Amino acid sequence: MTTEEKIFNAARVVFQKKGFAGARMQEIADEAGINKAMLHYCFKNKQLLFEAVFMNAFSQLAPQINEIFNSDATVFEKIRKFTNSYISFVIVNPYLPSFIIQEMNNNPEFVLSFLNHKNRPNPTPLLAQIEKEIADGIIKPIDPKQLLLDIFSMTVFPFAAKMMLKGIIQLSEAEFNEMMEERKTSIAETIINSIKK
Amino acid sequence: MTTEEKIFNAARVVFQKKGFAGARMQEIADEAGINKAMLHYCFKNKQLLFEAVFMNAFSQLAPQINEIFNSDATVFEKIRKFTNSYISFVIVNPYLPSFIIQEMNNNPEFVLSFLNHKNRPNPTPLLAQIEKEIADGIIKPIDPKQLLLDIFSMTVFPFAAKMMLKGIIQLSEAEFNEMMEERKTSIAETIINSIKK
DNA sequence: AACTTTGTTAACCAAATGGTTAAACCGTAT
DNA sequence: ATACGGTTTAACCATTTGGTTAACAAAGTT
Repeated sequence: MTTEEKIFNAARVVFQKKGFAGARMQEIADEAGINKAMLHYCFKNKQLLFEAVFMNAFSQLAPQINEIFNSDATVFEKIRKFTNSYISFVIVNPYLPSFIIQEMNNNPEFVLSFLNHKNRPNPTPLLAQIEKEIADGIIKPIDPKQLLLDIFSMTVFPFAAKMMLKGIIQLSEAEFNEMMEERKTSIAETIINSIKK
Repeated sequence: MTTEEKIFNAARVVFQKKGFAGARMQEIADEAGINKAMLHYCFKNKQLLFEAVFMNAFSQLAPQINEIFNSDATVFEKIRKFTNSYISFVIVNPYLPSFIIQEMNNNPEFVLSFLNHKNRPNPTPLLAQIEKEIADGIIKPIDPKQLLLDIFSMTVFPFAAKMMLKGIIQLSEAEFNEMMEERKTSIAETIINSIKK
């Protein structure tokens, strides 16, 4: 593993756990097992190091989503596939959702910068497809954007708010993971149940 | 307004916008229009000032939720009431959900401290009621905890991830608020649709 | 072998930041 | 008027923090 990779991985860990403002360059250096000056040698400054980590985090999620959204499957199939593969991915990268959401709220300028990202999740085709299936009488007449929001919410929220949920619903780590496994299929069933004609 | 109140309100604004680590005591003082030393005179230090703000934020949400959850309404009525009144409240306090979620993730020790809070949202009675209505054949057989999670997710997530959503689904502030108004009723319909027998 | 480029470090620096202090301010009871 | 309590401030302090420097080592290049 190159030094740059060591730094990047360490930065990922520290930033995702503490956020931009809470992360310390020294802590990243320690985590990477190198001298602090190397951080600046390799990544210039904190802001740029952070942006590298943030954009990478985002890039990991976006392509999968796009691939599913732009395939030629039916809406129901897309919903099943999305919830399943998103949850599978996030179980392995549990800090990602809260990290992205947190930093996007704290630095709204990121919204602009990721809109230009080449792999930016683009829901437009899916929204059109939903409208078509409504017209075809496959799906009940609902607002496609609301449907999309429902799917995102049910899938992403439990990971973004993990700590709070574990507190409110009294879940151990194991129980939490069990529930998420279950959700890989249950979310799709709930949604489909509510919109199929 | 007393000085203490001025400080508290300023702290609320700054902490909710920047989080604990990103907030600056000087900025809070400026926002309150007083000298920085007053912060320490009134609230001892940053940590205690933050805890006051955080606990207050939490206390605003919890009682409403409990009142609805512990009323003698049916599950369907409770779902309708909860989504409606939660969204109404949060539209006026848009930073609250992301603030609580963010700080709970960053300082997991808060989970413990709020478990002892007197008005802590306690879903146990509602979970039991759901099980009863399943047994009575009113609701399809589903996992009550998953149902609860679905409701929370659809209601809270859009506010927690507001900036990201505005980016992905391309929404103006006005459109976002319109969608949230719509959700006051649409979430309940979606959920109920999917679980009623 | 001499020289240049790249990688790495210890020591250092300036600015920012949370926190303290001692003095000034101000209403009020004596 | 004055002494006294709580309130408020300007100035100050110690530490932390992001960032720099200069020296050094390793690896090519000629």
